[in-house]
Amino acid sequence: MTTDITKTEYEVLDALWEHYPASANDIIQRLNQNKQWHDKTVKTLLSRLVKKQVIDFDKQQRSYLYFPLVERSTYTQKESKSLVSRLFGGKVAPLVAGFANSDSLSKEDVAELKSLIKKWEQDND
Amino acid sequence: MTTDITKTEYEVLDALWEHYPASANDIIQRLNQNKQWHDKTVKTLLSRLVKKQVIDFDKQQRSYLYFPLVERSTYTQKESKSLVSRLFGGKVAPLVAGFANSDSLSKEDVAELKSLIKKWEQDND
DNA sequence: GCTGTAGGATTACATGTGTAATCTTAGTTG
DNA sequence: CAACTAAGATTACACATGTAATCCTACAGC
Repeated sequence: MTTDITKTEYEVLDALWEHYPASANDIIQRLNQNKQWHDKTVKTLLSRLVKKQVIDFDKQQRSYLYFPLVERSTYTQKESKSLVSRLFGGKVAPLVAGFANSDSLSKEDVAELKSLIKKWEQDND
Repeated sequence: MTTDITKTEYEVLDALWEHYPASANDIIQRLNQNKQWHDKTVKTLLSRLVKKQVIDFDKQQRSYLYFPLVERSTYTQKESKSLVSRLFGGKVAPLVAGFANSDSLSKEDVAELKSLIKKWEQDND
């Protein structure tokens, strides 16, 4: 039963991945750079992530030190595949084509793509 | 106010894009190939898509003929960019790298990527 | 013409989500 | 040591979502 992470929950998780373990207040501070969430809101989201077994914590005196149970790369890969599967029948090239067709490919993107293709070809011959 | 399309709504929209205009029953039949949704459920989803102004219909005698108001390519590009923006800071290459690192790049994907990169380079020099 | 039916409209209802406020309690402070 | 406070736990509450069931009504058939 994969309970999905919502977009707001993801923001919190993102802040935790940035550096952990971290206290609720650490996370709240990091998020306040960009968002305008009430601290109670952030704590609710932390609790929900714990309940969903996406993060956990060690009890540190009165407060908790949170840490992720899921690696960022694992999560992003799962989400990417899910979207590519739903929207593009599982093939990633059409997604990239959409970027190319809407002028959303940067020079760096292209350089990086060429480099990883080269590596892929070396590994798969 | 961009009301998001949910995953179930997307399934219905996807069936409509397949061929339109289409009656509710057409859609229900197409979906029944794969899903096991009650026809009332599909009709609810059609109504919600209409309310969200994602599709519309022409009255045809007693029933309606639905058609999309949004092109598939427009939608998939928006969704792709949204995910790439949230998860990868807007750069598409890291998403592709994730596929490469999890053996999810097919030979066709690579061929297609090379081809569209070549085209991109011709257009952007 | 009256009745059944097929379509859409309306209503339902449990659970999820965004966004907090209130409650409880173990330390901190005067 | 009594009162305050800060942390997490619990509760709140409107709106969204998944998943239908019921209501209403215009035609199709007798």
